[in-house]
Amino acid sequence: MYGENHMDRRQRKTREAIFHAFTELLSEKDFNQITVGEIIDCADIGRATFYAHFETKDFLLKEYCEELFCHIFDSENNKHQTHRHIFTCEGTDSVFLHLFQHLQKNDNNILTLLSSQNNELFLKYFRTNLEDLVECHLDLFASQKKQHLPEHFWKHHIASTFVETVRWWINHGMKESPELITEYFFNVI
Amino acid sequence: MYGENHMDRRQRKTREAIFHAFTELLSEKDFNQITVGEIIDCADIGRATFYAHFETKDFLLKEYCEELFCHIFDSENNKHQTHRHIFTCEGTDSVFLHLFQHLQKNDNNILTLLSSQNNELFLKYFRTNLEDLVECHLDLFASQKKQHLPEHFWKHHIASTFVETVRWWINHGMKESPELITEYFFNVI
DNA sequence: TCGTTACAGAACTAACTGTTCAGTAATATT
DNA sequence: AATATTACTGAACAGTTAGTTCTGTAACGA
Repeated sequence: MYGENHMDRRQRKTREAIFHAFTELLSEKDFNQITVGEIIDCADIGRATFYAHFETKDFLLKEYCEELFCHIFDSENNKHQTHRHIFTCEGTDSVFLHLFQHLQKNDNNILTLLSSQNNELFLKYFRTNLEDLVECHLDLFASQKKQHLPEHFWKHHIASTFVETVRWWINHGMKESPELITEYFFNVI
Repeated sequence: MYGENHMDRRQRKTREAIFHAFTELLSEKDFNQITVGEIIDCADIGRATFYAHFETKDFLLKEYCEELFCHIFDSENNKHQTHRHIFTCEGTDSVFLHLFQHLQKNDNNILTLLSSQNNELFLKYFRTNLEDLVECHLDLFASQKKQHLPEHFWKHHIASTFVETVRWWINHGMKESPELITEYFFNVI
């Protein structure tokens, strides 16, 4: 999307400082309760600088989500076979197990955003990306699919169930192993 | 909960004016974009009056939700047998069909709150009330329930699936009949 | 009729958002 | 190495909103 690679080093540093501060604040409180002033203080940058990077706080969240899910779901990563990402459309039936394992590690602070309060926009991105993933693995669920169910409804249901399974998992302390959660997930599908 | 019956008539009128204005504004825009000033103008009351009734805008939403779901789910209504509410725990297996029918009529502006954007707190209330309802009808799903699934996970899954089914329904124009949606719902459970 | 309670409406503080601008430092270009 | 460009600082600024306070007035209950 936005090639933050061919950016001025200063820009990159500022952008990362903002993202880092934002992540930190999101782990403490709800998005709506975070002020631009706090982000600025936490990132230690000037006010005008923030607004040079992001039009508003909402745009920050938007780009934040885009970058996050780009890392996790984007099949572009397939180009380098050695670094091929585990969540791309390659058709192993443990894709979801891998997702649960990945989530447990909280590599990208996704848990923070998924738990408790947050966050409509984030959830929307998560769901959308999941629906794309499901699209690639529709064959996995073909056997379970009942008669007369619209394809889109089915897709939406699987993605929703995944999201809600993760939310249940988080809100109960993530005591279960990824394997067990995967079993739960496939049990209710 | 709050007996708005033994209230001063003035208080009742003001409270209803606020709720009415709030409903109207929620149908136009997202909760976060509604200002107290707008509510005051729309309800045609004084600023101080609003704050005499609700501590903040968030408390307004909270009480709004409580009142709404009290109407829909509260089994207290059972007292008067003639006016017994259709959504109480009486164990007919079309409870969910009735819910879908009720929703289609949008009696309580629930659709507004469920669609698109809105509204974490509202969804939380909706889900919680649904889980209680499911609790009363666990027998309905006993046959579908797979081995080794924690009760709470199962309940959460059914409630989530219901919410997401409704959301899918709304976001696709509610073209399907309540009967068909009920069929979809039971198909994926 | 009288004491109580709620409302109107205006004025006020405090906080936040988003903009502007002049000065300065880092970067790219030649 | 000199120069032009670009980004950041920091402060000042206007506009909006939240929530409070107060005085006078009208509606209510007994």
